[in-house]
Amino acid sequence: MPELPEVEVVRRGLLRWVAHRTVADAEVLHPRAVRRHLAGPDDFTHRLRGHRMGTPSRRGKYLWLPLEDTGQAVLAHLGMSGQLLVQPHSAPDEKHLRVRVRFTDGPAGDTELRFVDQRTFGGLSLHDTTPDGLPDVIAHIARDPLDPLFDEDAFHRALRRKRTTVKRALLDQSLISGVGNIYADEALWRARIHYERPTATLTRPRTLVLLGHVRDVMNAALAVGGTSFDSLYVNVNGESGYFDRSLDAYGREGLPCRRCGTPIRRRPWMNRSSYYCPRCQRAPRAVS
DNA sequence: CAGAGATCCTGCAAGC
DNA sequence: TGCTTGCAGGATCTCT
Repeated sequence: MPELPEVEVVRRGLLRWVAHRTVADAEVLHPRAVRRHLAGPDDFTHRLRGHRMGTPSRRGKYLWLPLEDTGQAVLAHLGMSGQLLVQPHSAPDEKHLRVRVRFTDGPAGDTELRFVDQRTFGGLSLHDTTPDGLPDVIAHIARDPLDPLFDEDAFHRALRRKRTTVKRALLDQSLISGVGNIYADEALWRARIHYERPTATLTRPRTLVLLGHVRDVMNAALAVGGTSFDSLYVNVNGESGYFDRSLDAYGREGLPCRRCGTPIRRRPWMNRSSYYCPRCQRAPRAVS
């Protein structure tokens, strides 16, 4: 499940293999993959044709490739199971191939870009960019914690203002972007904070410590090329990450906490799961 | 208006 | 064996 580190690995792959190449042709094999491009698949492919890709950028889990001389950018979100693969033309189509982009030239002239997505939560679309280069439809996405301009004070003030719980806040992309279910559980475990702690109870030092752990766990994942829990995720060249081997909480139900040995618990939460150590991460009040 | 919950989608695994 | 059910979950929509 791609979160910020995985998306960043993909961005670096695009920088190496796709940036500065000119689109010869694009092909949409499943309309749902471009559903956020409201003008439809034909408009999507038509607008790509003949334009050169610029340098890829990322905010949180979104990444985009500027289309030179158009004022627009190709926006990508991998959703749950999306992959951007650079493949030789000769490679057989993947089972869940949704979009193919061919190029006229470039450093890897015998390759094409493929968007592959089993569960079709992800997709590609074209959008106007704001003066700072951001696609207009993601203006509401907050900066991510690896962004040098991320505002820690503003984040903490927002937490104090909210009447919600800390994990919900970590997953709220308008407060802090790039954090998904896996790294939220990992950062909370490292910070010894229960996922249902009300955000209004966090002191400023506690918020800063939590942010530090969010960054640490993301940087650790980045260092090994992203994580892959269910093998659906691979990076832009098809390599899996290895970070899943060093997860401390997520997916470890019943296994001993690496700090205190208490079995890790899994609790249903927002149609998904939260993993935590019941001893290290004490519940606030009546929550079990 | 903020916050909580439902929903989309597919493949795999578990259980009967 | 073959069916049903549950689970994975980011972003968006709907409801309270």
